[in-house]
Amino acid sequence: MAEKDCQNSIITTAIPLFAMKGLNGVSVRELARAADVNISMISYYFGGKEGLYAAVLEEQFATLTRLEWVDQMEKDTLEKFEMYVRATVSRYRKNPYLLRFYTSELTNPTACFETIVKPAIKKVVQVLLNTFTDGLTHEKFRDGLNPADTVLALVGMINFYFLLEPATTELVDHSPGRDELLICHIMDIFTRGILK
Amino acid sequence: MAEKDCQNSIITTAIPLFAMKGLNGVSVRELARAADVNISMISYYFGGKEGLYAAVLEEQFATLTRLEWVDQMEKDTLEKFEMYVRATVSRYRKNPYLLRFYTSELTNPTACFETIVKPAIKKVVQVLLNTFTDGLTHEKFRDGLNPADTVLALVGMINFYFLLEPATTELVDHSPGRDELLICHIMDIFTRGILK
DNA sequence: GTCTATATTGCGATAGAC
DNA sequence: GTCTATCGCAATATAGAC
Repeated sequence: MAEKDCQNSIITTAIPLFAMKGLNGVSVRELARAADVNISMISYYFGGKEGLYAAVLEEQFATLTRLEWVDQMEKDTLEKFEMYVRATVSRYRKNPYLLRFYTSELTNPTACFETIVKPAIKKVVQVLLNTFTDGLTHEKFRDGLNPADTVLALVGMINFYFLLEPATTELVDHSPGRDELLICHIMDIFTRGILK
Repeated sequence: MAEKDCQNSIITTAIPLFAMKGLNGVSVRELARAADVNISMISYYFGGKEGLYAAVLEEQFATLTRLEWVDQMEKDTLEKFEMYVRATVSRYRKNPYLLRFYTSELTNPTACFETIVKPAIKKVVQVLLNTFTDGLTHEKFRDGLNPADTVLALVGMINFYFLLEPATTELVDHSPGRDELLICHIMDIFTRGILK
């Protein structure tokens, strides 16, 4: 196997395993077997299991901080928020493992939390806070809104919907076919909740 | 040490360790040392590490399904939702580890997920769904609201606020002194979001 | 760059003394 | 009910052959 292929194959097969079982729930033997690669290759390329985990997280969180919607100057605040929600949904659909790394690091942080995860989350929240306070100066929203509470409410509505999926499949239809409805629903509640 | 004391001491010291590091992140040796108890006591009382973990989860999730607010017949739907939010906040303040077990099991499920965690979450969501559809028949809410999306939005707003704390301490004031404001803020957005 | 074989450590669980 | 000592195993990592 060519070097790049080998490295990529290891990372690709490691993603679902780490995502489902956590860093401590998978062994290097299991990772090597799943990638159909010799066990020593993991140390050779990544310096060990933790190095591989860090490489996986680096790759996963690179997408999170790419916020295409921030600089759309012609869009107003609520349109930007909707773009954030849409981007979040499509990111989770494209990559069903990202949210697991996200919340797993929040609840059982590894060394990567401080270096990769926390900065990424902070950046997203900071950008949303800036977007909201921009909107406040144009007096579109009702008085008394706390920026942090408002932004975290929106973030929570969309993220927790996906997080709860494994526990609520029997109660709630989580199929991608409903995503458009879901987005409109959340934006409806949020918009009515903060407008004058 | 008396038997009950010993068992309780093991469980009590195991809670923060399991919560922070996950089932696979702690060893029985570490648990025994922290509880100042002989290592063999964990097998003796709980049949092993997984048994102890199950006992911890059982204890943690017992509080989650105690929903005092459901049967308050004189309260209307929105008041019940507010009681749910208040109960959630006070639960997380009293027990800072519950949410970690909650989300850790959602992202990296163990054997306890199907037996303890999923039933507990389903029950809460089911009760909230019933409460909401009750409210719908009295036509208090605007048309076109999807019950599941609406309920999960409320659940997400309050839960994700606490989940994000480790990543946003520098951006957002998460002190308990702000809880009352937070609750009102979330209920404000939610209420305006769903009323006619 | 890839393999086998192995060094070393730590794990969970328990037998058996008291 | 509590202890020590230990068994058997799986873990990560790497030395050294090719």
